[in-house]
Amino acid sequence: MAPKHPSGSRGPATSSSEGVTLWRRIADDFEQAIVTGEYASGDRLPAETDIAAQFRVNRHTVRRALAELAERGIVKASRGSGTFVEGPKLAYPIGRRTRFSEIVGQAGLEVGGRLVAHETEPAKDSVARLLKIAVGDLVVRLDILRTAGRVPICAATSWLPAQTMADAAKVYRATRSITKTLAHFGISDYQRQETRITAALADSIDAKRLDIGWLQPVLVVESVDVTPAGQPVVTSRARFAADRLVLVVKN
Amino acid sequence: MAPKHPSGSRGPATSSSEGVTLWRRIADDFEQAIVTGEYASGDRLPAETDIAAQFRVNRHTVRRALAELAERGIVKASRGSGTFVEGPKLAYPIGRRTRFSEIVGQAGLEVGGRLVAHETEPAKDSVARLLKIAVGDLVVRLDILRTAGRVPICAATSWLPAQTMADAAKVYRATRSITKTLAHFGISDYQRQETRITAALADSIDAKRLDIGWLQPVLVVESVDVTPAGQPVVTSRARFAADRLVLVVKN
DNA sequence: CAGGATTTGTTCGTATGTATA
DNA sequence: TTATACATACGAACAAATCCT
Repeated sequence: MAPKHPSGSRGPATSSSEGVTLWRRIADDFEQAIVTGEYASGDRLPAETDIAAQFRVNRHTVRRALAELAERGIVKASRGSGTFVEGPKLAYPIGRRTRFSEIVGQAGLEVGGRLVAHETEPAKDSVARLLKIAVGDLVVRLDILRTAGRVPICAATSWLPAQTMADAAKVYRATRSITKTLAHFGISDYQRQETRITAALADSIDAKRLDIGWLQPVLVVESVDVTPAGQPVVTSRARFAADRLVLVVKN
Repeated sequence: MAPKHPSGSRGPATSSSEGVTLWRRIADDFEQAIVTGEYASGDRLPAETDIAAQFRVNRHTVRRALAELAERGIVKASRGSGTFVEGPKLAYPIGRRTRFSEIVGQAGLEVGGRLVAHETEPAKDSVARLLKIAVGDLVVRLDILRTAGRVPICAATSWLPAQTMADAAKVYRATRSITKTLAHFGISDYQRQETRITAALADSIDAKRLDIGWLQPVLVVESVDVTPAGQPVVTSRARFAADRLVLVVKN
């Protein structure tokens, strides 16, 4: 019943902060409280009605403030249960040598990769162009669900040229690693040529696989990996649960 | 009434494509038709019921196929009017010298930047850490709406240290450029130190400013720019309309 | 402006085949 | 083998947005 934060530590008209909208003041207030540790990861914030009473504002104003924090990934509202402080996101560096297993492994998490589907199919226009093969040449498509410490992070679709790696699916299922699969076919090193990033809403299948809400945003990362000699070896289209990680581009 | 594509060019059981699900065959079929130019940018696809009749499948199966194309940004459905072929996205390279005006200008589009709000405020924890100043030190916050050829691309919030750039808002309003604003304060060159990318759903304010639907995904790009000497000069949090561009990381 | 036709969005239900445990 | 879960596919009805007369 009693709100968690010390009474009087926050509230209406605490200081001269004119010229700032009410909701922004409330949002800033809670951000400060979260950053300073007053609320820890996973903590539940007071109910919106309680916050509204405390600040003596309409509940809508509180909702506007919480929406701001939610959009920035600081809190997350769950209908029927409350608003909770989000944990820090997994930092996913993007660079010349992007390897899922290394990134997640360095974060001290158990790496998982499950092959949920695979198919040998003729290359469509976009895949053929990226792999520098002819349209219609056979490619192996691997649909992989990657997890970090039991939490699904990314649903990825990878295409490899079937001419040189016909049973890539079998090898991946055994090794559970793209890097090891490529190594099996004699490709001991490769690097990222280009990465294209956009965002979309999760479709029903990805939402279920990633265990996220059905209209949650996903980061769509399209990439091409090449050998040191510049030969394309795999192109991928990965959908990341946007609320679980942040892509980091170092310069 | 007559479907646009030549009768017989697509339909059920056109060839030996066993082992592939119905919806994927339909999706591939339409992707091919779009890639080959049978449907141009902005064209409307036949109604779902018409496609279903043509392929002799249930409407759900068609919807599954179109959902696949929509998730990949190839088409976009609008309730009540139809499903339309999307135009190519603006490629937005991310690198050491990321400048909005240069990127958009090189694409042959007119660059726009409108200061929609500004405030001098004490730095919160996150901003202070990025700018390497003390919490509570004054910073200038600029809310900028950037457009490319009349189309809103990005809603950005930038923070600059007020100690050295107190009237940055006035200067920006005159120059309509962050680069020129920094130059006015003697910073002739700067470069991107780090870029963090995640995705979220647009809040009501950003949705209105970006002229996108209220629950559409936005790419959230947080960045820090520094002088060649390493002194942070501006940190930004930009929300991009994800359906209008793709971020490109070259390696 | 009204109202009907069109079109996509949503939610029930049913059935089948296939991996997985 | 059984049981469970999942993906595919079909059917019917309704809701909601848009377009057109």
